[in-house]
Amino acid sequence: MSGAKNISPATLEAVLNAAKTLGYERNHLAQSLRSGRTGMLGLVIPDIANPFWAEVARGAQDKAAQSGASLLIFSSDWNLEREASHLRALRQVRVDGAIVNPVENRIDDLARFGMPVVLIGSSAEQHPELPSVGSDIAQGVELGLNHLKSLGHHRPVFLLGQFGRLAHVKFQRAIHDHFVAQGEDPDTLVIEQGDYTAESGNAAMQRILVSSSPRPICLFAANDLMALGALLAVRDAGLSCPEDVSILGFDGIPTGLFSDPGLSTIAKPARGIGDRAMTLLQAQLSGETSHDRIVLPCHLVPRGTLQDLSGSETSKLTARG
Amino acid sequence: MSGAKNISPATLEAVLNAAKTLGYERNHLAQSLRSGRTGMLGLVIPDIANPFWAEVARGAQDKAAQSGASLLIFSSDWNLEREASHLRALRQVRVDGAIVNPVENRIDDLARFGMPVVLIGSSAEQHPELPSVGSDIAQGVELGLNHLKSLGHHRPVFLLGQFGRLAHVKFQRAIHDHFVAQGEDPDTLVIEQGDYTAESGNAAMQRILVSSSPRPICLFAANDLMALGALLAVRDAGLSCPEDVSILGFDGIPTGLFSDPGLSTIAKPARGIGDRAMTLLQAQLSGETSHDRIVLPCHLVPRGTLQDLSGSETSKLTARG
DNA sequence: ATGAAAGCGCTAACAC
DNA sequence: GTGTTAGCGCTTTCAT
Repeated sequence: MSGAKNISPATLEAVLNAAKTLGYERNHLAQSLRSGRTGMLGLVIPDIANPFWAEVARGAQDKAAQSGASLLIFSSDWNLEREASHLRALRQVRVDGAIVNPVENRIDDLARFGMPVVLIGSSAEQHPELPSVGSDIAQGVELGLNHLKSLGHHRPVFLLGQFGRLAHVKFQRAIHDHFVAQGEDPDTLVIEQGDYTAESGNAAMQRILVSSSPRPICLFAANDLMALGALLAVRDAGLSCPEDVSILGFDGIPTGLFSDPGLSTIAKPARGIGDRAMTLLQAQLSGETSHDRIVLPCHLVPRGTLQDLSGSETSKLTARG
Repeated sequence: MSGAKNISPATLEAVLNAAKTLGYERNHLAQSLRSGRTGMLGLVIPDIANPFWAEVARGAQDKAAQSGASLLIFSSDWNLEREASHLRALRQVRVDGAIVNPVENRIDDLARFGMPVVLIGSSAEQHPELPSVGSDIAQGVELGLNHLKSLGHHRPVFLLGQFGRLAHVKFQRAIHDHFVAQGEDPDTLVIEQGDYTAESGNAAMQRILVSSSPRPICLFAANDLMALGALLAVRDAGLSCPEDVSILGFDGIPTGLFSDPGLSTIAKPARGIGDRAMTLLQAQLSGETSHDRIVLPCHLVPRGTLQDLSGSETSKLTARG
């Protein structure tokens, strides 16, 4: 009787002692079968080997461990079929709930998922009825744009990801809004397209270098990997950063610390996202009905890839975060 | 009756149809309770947010998913207590087996772990009775040393990790053996100590630069993070790599691609380790008794941190892997 | 070839 | 307060 009711302390102790001496261990399985709760939670992300998602996983993991819950982690590889298969697996082992970063924007299956879910990432916006945790892309973009402006970069070239992704839409909308607010025409901006890989960033920078973009060039990439790829392209072209081209990334992956110069970037609170999502999920499991939709702020990590064109001493860059 | 025995095909089909129309789903929990098999596997590694271990996890994850098994991943943070707690959690949820990278060399608890286990990493050597998968440190070190020699670096400075770790012992022994085989005195080698972090690599390189090491300096680090930290220190000292100092890392993390120059390194087959370990575990679960002890070879990833002192054109470095 | 029954280890509800 | 009982959904065994 390891619950909690009205038992005499003496009996309790006796039972506990007996249990200890006998090496008794409660069978979690039977307990789960009876109670309908397994104490297991699921996490479905694109790729556990991707530094950003690994951080998110770590945040969720730590939070789960705090309350003795176990976490099942699955990588969907941005593949809808694989995601569905993982979701099926989660339901099969009867996890109590799950955190998922949906591959596509339409998540019909998720709606009828039949268990508590909290969404992470941009797609959350599509499902107002589900609790979610994401980073504030709009605020991050605004932060980056203002920082660039303070350094004298007024019209950076943008390097965005795939059109399909909601993150792309959000990023573009934030850019649009910023320039409209500035009284400038957003349709005259130069926007390059990549696919979030370093290779695509590299290719994009090569295109930019041969194009007639006004110098000095400044690139604002939608993620760090593309920014890093672009940095490599600058170097391979025999140019130098930040003298010839300035680069600002987005994500805040640790790798940015080791490039030369260190990658200036807008960091998303990766671990915080995992942590908060887990908190929300656990709240939901304990019966709270608050459909929170948390949006965490991004912050600036100034390193060395941005040249200061403003001439003012006050806005000098910190060398390496 | 979704097992397999001697049932009339007609009945089977009838039942299957009924199940489908009724939307019946077998309860995995009850099945597990009855059969004693949960179809869940565990993985305990130091840190899922560490790129190397994330790769290992990914390898294991993919293999597990292939056979419909779910993987519980835990991060021990090189903390014995946390490891024990995670092991307890794994037993609690009745995983069928686990892959673990033990924090310490003595794994008394593991021996009596009471479930199929396969070890990964250096500590495996301590437990000949357990199946294991690791990378061939000795071969990797030999490979690195021979490559360095072919470039004209005959006595590199070594940067090793903590003394306690078995990986340290293995690395040092490999170095020792190499120089003894060369007829040189291994005791005259310069060996610096770090703790596998970039910061410790940075500090070590600073010490080396002020010391009276014979120039040109060549560093062989026991992991990539320390190598990368050292590279940063070289740059901060106003020196350049590989002209003033050559650096060779060990691990093969993707981050090494983005440093400038790209980090030359000895790569461990991270994903392969996870994959093979999972294969071994599953073999064990299906009743095979072979106590395999797999050792995977490392390979050279030449990038730009090594200067060619040999003067021969044949051994020119590939620019960036 | 099929149906009935027992029981995996636990918890919730009820009677003592 | 404490002991008893009935299942959670499945699989295995035994009788039909």
